[in-house]
Amino acid sequence: MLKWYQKGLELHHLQSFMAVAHELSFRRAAQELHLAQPALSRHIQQLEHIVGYRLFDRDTRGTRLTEPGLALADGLKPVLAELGQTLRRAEEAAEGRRGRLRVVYSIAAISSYLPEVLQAFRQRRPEVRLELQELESAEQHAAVLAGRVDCAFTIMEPPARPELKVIPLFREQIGVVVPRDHAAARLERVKPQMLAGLDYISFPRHFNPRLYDSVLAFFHREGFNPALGPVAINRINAMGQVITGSGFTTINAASAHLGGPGTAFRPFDGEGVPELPHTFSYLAANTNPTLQAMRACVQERFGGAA
Amino acid sequence: MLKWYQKGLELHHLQSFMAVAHELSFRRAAQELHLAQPALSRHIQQLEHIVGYRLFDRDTRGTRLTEPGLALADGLKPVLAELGQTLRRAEEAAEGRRGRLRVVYSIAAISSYLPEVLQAFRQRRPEVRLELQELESAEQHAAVLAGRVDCAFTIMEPPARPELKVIPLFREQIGVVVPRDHAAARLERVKPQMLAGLDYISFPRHFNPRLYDSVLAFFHREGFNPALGPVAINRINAMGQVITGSGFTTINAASAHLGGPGTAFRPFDGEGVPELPHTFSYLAANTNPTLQAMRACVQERFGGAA
DNA sequence: TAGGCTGATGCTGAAATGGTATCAGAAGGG
DNA sequence: CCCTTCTGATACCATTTCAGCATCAGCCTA
Repeated sequence: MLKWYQKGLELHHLQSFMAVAHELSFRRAAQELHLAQPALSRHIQQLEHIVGYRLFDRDTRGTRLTEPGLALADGLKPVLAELGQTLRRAEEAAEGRRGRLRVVYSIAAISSYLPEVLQAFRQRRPEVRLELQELESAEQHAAVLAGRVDCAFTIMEPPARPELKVIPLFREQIGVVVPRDHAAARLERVKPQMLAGLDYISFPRHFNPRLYDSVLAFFHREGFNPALGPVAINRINAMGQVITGSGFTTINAASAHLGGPGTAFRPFDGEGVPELPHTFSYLAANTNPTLQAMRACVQERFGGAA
Repeated sequence: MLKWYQKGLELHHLQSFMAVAHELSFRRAAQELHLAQPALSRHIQQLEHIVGYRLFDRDTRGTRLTEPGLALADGLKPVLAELGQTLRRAEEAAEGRRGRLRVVYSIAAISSYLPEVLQAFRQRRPEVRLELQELESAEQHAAVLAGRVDCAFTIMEPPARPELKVIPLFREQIGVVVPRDHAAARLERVKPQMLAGLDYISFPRHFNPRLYDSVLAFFHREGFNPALGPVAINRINAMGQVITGSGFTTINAASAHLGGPGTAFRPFDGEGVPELPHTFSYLAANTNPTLQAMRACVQERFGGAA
């Protein structure tokens, strides 16, 4: 048995059929379709030849559906309606009012400004499905460049690639997190040397090499060379280790609350405190229409930065 | 906004689109469709022009779905599957394995042989929807001739119209129904005169004029001219009136059980006892494929009568 | 740098399509 | 009883559309 698409079945056949089935008259149906009656007759003849059975009993005094014709008309009505629905939805997706946006972000972003941005986006585009994933900054850039995701909220300057659009959001100095009862917690600002005796709970260097290096350089300039303690695979783990007394760690102010009441966050005192460059980035060639809406939300939140 | 059918959207566009969306390669998709690659390219270009947005991001190193393209592909898959389903079902309807058969019948038929025939039909064509309706014979013939129903099981010779196919099933003498305690109930066969004193519970003449007249003629030939009692609008009502002692009525043997234990059925004794001509009839021009299956069931039950 | 791949484009002959005019049969009205 | 009007089918013609071939342009790999 041949399938329909192997026999030249086309939508205009079905459309003509439905018109005749509805009007039960070739002439009226042709009129409705803005078509000459002979053309419509041929459409029906072709369709009958394609499906292999008569769709209408017709003679000089009128047109009636055959039983299989009735079955076809009944079955086709919802199918064509769903086709229309599908086209409408795809059109909405083309306009960015529906669809999918794949977002990756750093913990530093999701624990500070990102929820606010996402909420604004959801309000503006309630039908868009947000696919969210937390990744380290380096992996985020790789994912964007490979087209696996649409955009990234990172804390690392993206590689200077021409195909990558980067919107700098703001820069944020890092501070120190110590156990609540540590001496440094009693100060307004903390000089690195005051952390002497505590291990530095760092993070894997490849997560964000620039930040890693700049933190150690800052300590070095300030005459502080901490012992490297455990390497935490994310900031939450790092906080946990601070609470257990394993040492101190660094974090941006906006994410300081991750440590809870057992920890204290203080800004660093000194010259050249390392900063997190919060950025929003995406491929310039990315055609996802919802991306423009996200960019608009970001720009609304952070001023008209290009 | 123009609708799809106003812009020349056709199934081959959608089919080409789905093939490319699946293969993510114009060449492979073209191969799969047994089409040259330029033709396929044009299909996609036309479809993009019709829907008004890009479906694929394509460059010299490959093809990727855009976000609205993804939405369209996802939505189209079930729609096309349902289209195939619908065509399959209509094809089954064309083969008579599915669909609808509109049947009208007399009480005399449904209370005797018809259930057996219908059961055989249902066994042979379980997917066919039987639309059953009880009608008086004259109305049945009118309904068949007007095409409102497909076939009729009547107890009246249909009008001799060339467009009407008639299959005689069998002829069945009528008998008499009296109250259980009436004297006639004690006899094997009943001569009409023995009903003297009882009213004849008849039926509206227009239901079956030939039968009506032949019953009265039979009584007359036998020297019996009963008073005409109430006119019952169907045989079940007539039975009820017999039980209440209003008189006697006539019925075919196969339907005698309708009266229940309060009545007694006896064959008539005499010459020229009126007969019910059980017939099966339908329009010769009726194209309903399920009708042939019903005819086969009827012929199986009643021998190979033409 | 050559050859593989990607998809797009120009051209041409064949096929399909739609319109006009007409045909054939049946029904309704004067 | 004929004439008009309706039904859908058919013949023919001009136009359009379409598929395929050959080729082009860009990228990637060996």
